[in-house]
Amino acid sequence: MQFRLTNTLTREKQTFTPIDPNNVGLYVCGVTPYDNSHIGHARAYVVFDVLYRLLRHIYGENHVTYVRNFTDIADEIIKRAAERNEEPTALAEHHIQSFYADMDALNVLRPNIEPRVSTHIGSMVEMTDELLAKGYAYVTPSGDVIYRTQKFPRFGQLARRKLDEQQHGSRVAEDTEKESPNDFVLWKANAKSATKMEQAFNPKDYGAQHFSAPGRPGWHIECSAMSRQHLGPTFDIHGGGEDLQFPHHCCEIAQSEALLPAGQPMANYWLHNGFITVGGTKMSKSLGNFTTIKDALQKYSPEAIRLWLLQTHYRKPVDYSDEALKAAQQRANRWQRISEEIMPDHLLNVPLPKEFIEALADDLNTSEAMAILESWPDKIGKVRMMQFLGLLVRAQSMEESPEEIQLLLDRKKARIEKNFPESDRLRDLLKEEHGIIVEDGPNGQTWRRA
RNA sequence: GGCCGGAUGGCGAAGUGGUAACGCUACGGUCUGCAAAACCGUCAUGCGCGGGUUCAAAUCCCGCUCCGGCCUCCA
Repeated sequence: MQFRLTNTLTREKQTFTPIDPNNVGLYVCGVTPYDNSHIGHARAYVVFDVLYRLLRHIYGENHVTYVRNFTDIADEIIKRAAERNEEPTALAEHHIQSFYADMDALNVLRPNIEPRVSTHIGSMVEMTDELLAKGYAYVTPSGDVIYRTQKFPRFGQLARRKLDEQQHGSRVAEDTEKESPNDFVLWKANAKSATKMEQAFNPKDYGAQHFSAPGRPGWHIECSAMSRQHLGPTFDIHGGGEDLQFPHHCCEIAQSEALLPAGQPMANYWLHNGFITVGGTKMSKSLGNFTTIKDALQKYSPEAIRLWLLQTHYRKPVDYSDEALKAAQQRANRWQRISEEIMPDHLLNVPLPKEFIEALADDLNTSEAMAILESWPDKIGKVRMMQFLGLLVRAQSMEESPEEIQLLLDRKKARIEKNFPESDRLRDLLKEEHGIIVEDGPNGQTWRRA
């Protein structure tokens, strides 16, 4: 079987060959936990969840290491914590738990390792120090450590940027302490920062030789340091949203590859997912046009949201609209009914159809995979595929209340007595007031939650 | 200004040379007290526009139009 992925480095679909099939490494940039996650985040993590499931299927459950970080030290967190008169660590922790709740609801598997910036300061200080020692960084008068992009000619290559053609400073004031406008911060000295942290980290405590100003790590260094620590200097796949291509991933490459022998890459394959848009415009916090995962889950089932996200190829934009979600909900409901006919333990030894895996192995063609599922002849096979895609959430069917049970009994009785006006009234009542859909089949009355 | 990407039926969406998957909606039918569900069937002579290559193009080439993204933090 061919396993191919579109590599942003080459912009081509390439055959995936792991460095070590017994230990495939996947690193995906995680969230900055300062607010509830929106469905744009959901897309990224659902997409990479499917990739993770596929890698585990191909190479074995214990032969994939999936690392996804939490940027729990960041300006946004410090700023918001100050606004709310809260401890930054408490704010971050709160939102990490919120993120977990969302991911669990969407049936996103937990990565193997979820490193946090706050527990990896040492790795970052160490890497910053190495970059200074090799002349890839410099210390400014105010104590910042800045990456010297001119020393790394390939800077921006992943995003195909020609640096002299960028519009520097067009949207943000330039930092006069930088040697070049492209240079970026590795270590942010507390003294200078607009958002001060009460307890800054002291580089000396972590053995820094070449810089000393207390402060905190810059944004980009975390992924370089944490991926190196957990996956090694060169690993298989690095993923994230397409907005991270530049500058974030370009900076990561500059940092990591400056410390590697010439020609040795940080990661062999770079994958980027497309955005969620709203009326064609990118969903983002700053535009305020976002819908949180929690809000979406109020209106649609987790299966419907996952199905909606996966019906489009991961690199294309997906527009969020109630119409689209409603359509996905309809399809998800139908699938749900099929899955309810199959006992979970009947799926244990059901193989996944070859063509289904082949579709997914063709650059994660989830649309094609879903079409195969749709036209598959037997239900067990269908449900097995749903399970693979993470679409068997099986929301715990809520227990009926005594009142509801009585209404259902009354309705059943009325219908047996052919008191149709009354049975129809109770059917409507159950639907409108209790969200219970009553249906009459060959075996009598059945019901389900809407 | 530079770079990147997108445009397929009413809606969503797959499809990188061989004559348009799949889903939602709609419509017709079976079933039903009526519904719902389920099942069967119907729905793009056409893939943003104009040229070109080819026996053959949604798919390749050239030129446009429109929309979006990145160059600030962003999944």
